[in-house]
Amino acid sequence: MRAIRRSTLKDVAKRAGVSVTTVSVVLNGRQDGVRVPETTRERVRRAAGELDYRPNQTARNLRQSSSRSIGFISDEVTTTPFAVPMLSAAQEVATHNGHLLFVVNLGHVVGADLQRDAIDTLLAHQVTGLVFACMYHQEVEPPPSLPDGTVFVNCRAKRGPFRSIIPAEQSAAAAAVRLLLDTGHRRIGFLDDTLIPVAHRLRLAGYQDALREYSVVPDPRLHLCSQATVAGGVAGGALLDLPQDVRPTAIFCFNDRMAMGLYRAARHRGLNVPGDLSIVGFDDQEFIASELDPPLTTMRLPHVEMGRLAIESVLDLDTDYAGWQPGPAKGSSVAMLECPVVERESVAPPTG
Amino acid sequence: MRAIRRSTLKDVAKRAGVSVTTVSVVLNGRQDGVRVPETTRERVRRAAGELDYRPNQTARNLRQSSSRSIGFISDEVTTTPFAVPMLSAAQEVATHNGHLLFVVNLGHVVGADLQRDAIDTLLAHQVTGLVFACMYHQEVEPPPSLPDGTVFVNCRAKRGPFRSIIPAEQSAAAAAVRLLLDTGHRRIGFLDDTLIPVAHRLRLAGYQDALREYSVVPDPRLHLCSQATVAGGVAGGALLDLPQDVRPTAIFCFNDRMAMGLYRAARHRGLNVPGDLSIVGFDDQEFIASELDPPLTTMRLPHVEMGRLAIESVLDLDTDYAGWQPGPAKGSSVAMLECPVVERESVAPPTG
DNA sequence: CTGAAAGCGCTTACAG
DNA sequence: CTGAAAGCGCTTACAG
Repeated sequence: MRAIRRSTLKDVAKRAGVSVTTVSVVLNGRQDGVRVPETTRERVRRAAGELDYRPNQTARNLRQSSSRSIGFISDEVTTTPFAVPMLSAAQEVATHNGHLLFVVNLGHVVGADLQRDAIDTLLAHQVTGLVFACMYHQEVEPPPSLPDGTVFVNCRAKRGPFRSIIPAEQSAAAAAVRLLLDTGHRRIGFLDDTLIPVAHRLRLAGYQDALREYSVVPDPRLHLCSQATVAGGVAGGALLDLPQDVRPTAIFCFNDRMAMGLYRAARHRGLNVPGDLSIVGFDDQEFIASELDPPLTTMRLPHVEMGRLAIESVLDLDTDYAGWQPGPAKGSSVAMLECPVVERESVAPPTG
Repeated sequence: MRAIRRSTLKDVAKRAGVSVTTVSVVLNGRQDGVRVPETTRERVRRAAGELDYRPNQTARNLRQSSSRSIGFISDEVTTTPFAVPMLSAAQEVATHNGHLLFVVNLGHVVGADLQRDAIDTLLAHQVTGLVFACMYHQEVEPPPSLPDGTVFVNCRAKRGPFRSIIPAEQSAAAAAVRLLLDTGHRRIGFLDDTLIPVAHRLRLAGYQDALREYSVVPDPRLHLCSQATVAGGVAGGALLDLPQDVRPTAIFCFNDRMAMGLYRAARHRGLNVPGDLSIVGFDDQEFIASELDPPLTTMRLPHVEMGRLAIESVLDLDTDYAGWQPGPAKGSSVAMLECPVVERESVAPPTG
């Protein structure tokens, strides 16, 4: 498109009657020795203004071999609404620190060579660093061409000296179930998913932790595996068909979409939420959790915090964050971010 | 992060025993005259492979004064799940054509100077072009520093020689209402929103077009303005409290979230969808439209198509697209993309 | 067929 | 206090 010739440092230098060195020093505000007197500075600034000078970032990149940009690679996170806040938080922090974000969605890119191409392209652009984000919490095999400083978000690299930022799933699940226990429930179901192995394992462990803490013996009949979808939640209605003395008075759902389905299943059975059945979800999914009737109590995934910390880590700005722990892989480290509970109206004490 | 010294053209040249010119020509596959013989080419390629050579895009950018990147600016589109498919389609087309996408979310950036900063930064990176995307269809005042070739998506620039890509709202609304008319409905309500002026005006016009086409006189009592939220949809239940002979047998909703609320309002009144009330939405919002009970018939916003065409336009690859029409502003042009109807199960013939 | 050289627009030792 | 010069890693006329 356009082919406007922008003015360069040289143009400004000529107009101000100084050398390009001086212009560069002034415009970049370098203070190593207060060398240039204010009168000269002023002259340079005026010339730059008159010529509407904008530095050519590309030239600067080449010279400094860095580009003030960060590559944000995702499996398909940018395809899903879930993690949108993560991306925008990342971008905000980047901008705030003078960096731009290249967003690359690997999507269903199959083939290691294509993945490698994408990474190579980013590297060819001299990015300061790379973020690798996943849609849902999982363990990933890091593509071989990934540089060491890469930060993984919402996933953990199976090997390599990488940093990973993940949600504290297990403690969040425990907190969810504890909320139910504190409200007086003892027969608490877990409507689970198994297709998302890491989250499944961790949330189940948290569920069991909380029960154990309250000396409640887990009843296997109350642990139902279904799919993490609305339809899967409707199918979870099977828990409500259990005999009266076994039937759960509260159900912790693997995610909000299942909770949405479970609402429907309860309604079909003439059960009132939370009067007859308390429900807690997971995700705090936008447009769902807050919009259900009644609004759903759920655990919020810390997408914003993860996106922010990821960029801060890449830029080595995370010095005030104390949560890094050594990870299983040699040289790796992990940050687990809390998932706060969002209390709404789907939990009440059990009746009778 | 990392400080690996990557090998350069010079390294490859030395290893292959040729000049950097030759290496550059071979590696870029320039064919202007089949100059370099295959044996030399092979030698160069081998050397490059052995040294794991990757071109430095930054140097190339400087030399060619273009950067094989595109700036994707949005008001807050990347903050909302609505238009995620737009972003990922844009990125896919860009990648496919050797370009990277810089994503910048203006968010609630107030102040023209900050907007200007964002645009300047992108321009400083020598982007090939700019896309300006909006969350919802509107008319925008283009920031003054925007270059002429900028493409507006899901919005229209109020002035300037820009290209804009927008959904064909009016004809889509007409199609939605026509669907209801064809099913036999005559008392068709429009649950409208007024906070989104452009879409409001266009969808209302489409609603009226369709009625007129079928010689149905619009009844002002059936046009209710509310908010484009679930709560606004619940409030739309007022339409259902109209006297029996006035009450609509079908309602066209401004968006899917309102439809979600209207489902709830209908249920509270013991009305069955679609048995007692047919409903058509707008947006085909993920996780909502398809997940309602019954699944919602709605108009799909062409986010994918808009994102794709935007990048193609910036790269002048849209030569096979014949839909550009002159726009109101001098030198501007507009592409209106169709919104296909997604038929699901919320429409049935009126009873009685 | 191949290479020497200029130059893209900056930054940064270094010299004066 | 200020400037001349080198150089970042490429591409591309141009010459041989």
